[in-house]
Amino acid sequence: MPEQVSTSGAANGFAPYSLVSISPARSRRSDPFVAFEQVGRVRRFARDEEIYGEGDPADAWFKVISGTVRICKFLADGRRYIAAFCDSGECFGLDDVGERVFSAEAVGAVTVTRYPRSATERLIDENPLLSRGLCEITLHDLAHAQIRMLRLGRMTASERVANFLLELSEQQDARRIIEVSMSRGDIADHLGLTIETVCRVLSAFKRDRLISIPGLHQIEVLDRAALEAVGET
Amino acid sequence: MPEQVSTSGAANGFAPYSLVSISPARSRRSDPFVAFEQVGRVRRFARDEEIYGEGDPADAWFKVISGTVRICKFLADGRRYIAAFCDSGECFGLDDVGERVFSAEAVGAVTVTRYPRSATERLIDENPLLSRGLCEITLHDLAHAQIRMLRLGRMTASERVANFLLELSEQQDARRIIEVSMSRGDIADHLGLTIETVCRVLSAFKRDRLISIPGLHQIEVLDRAALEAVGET
DNA sequence: CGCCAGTTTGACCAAGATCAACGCAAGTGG
DNA sequence: CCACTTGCGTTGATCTTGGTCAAACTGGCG
Repeated sequence: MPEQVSTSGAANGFAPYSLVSISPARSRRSDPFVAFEQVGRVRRFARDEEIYGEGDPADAWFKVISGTVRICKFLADGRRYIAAFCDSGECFGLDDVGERVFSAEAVGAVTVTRYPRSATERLIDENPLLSRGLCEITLHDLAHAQIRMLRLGRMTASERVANFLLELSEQQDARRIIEVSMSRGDIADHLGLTIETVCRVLSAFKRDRLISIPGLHQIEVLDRAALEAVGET
Repeated sequence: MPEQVSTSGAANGFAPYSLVSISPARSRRSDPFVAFEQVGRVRRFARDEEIYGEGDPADAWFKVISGTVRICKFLADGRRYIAAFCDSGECFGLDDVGERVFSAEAVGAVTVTRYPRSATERLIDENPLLSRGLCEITLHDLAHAQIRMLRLGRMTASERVANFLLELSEQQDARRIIEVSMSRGDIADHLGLTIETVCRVLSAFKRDRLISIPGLHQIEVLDRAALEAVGET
């Protein structure tokens, strides 16, 4: 997604969110947010390690420095849903107050910065502009969540996968070759499908020359128009 | 007795006014949100009337006074997804930047207050506290969107319907008889099901004595524990 | 009373899930 | 250095849930 970061008013109704230019996902920023860096501490996690779990106290938020984090929730019988993948530059854990509703896990090796809630609130009290920035992040998350609900609620398997690939592609600056850091199982649990269906759809896209799969974790977009025809909202 | 439960988030608008007491009786002088009331204008809409449409400029946000609003999006072939229902007390239309991504329609006759963006921005500049309150509301909304994604992505038809009924019930103060203002078709498009499936599930619940259906738009919860066993996350 | 939109029910169908092999590349240890 | 394991990923056969199509029912409302 291009930097559609509304500089002036968030037409959304609130200027506040637009004062800080944070592109939703992978944002490099240099604004008032640097204030937070003073209170952040770097943490590293190994593949599949839990960063926080459901029920933990929500006493901090995080920004991904490198790697990918998955935000997920388990049902009692083991079914898993992955609400989001956070790549470097993205923030997570800002939601939920009190205790965690979802958990956060490292997809591969991950480095994050951890910002304690108490220090964050102190900074915000000193500089209300920061609150607007955090708000903007949340708004973008909400916008993404809405598109994902549409995807889950009303799209077929092929449409979901195509739409997901396009989302990944945009996040990665529309490069031809998409880096897919997560496993097929992760993708399935994010799209509300099974591993097998994700595989079959990818194979079908490959057969139809929409994509090629040079490596297990790379996907090359061969025919973007066709992919959009399938997966565009 | 806090009559304003409004826990459900419109995935789209900032539905819940959790931080704000809207009810006149309890509205506190210190509540910064009352500032908005000065700039709001009341609008009425008839059943199925469009409040705003996809692509419209997002130059205002709304609060529902009475009735129910649905926030929805259409795919090219007519499939519809309803991201949220907003009941009285809830807000919507805050989330779009620039132009509307979803549209808002009146489920039945609806009265709303419309708050222009420009005036809202001015108020926030004068009182940064407003921004912080809105941030919390947004977070609350995001939390609801995440639960809905889980519902769409990993729950069966029965689980979705049960979970939805429980959500409605909580919104309405856990009264035994739930007022269901929207049609079966609206419910289906919200839960990612068909009208027929929604009907069948409701009939099954009725047959199994989990609920009774005294009127087309009322559902009585007969066995809450059983309903929770089916639909609780 | 009869129409009409919304709802309910039934019979059948298909998208995607489940179950089961099989492939394949990256370790691991003898 | 090569068998053996292990963890993903892919593919195929079959089954199930929920969708589709069709018809009957219901409750408002003129």
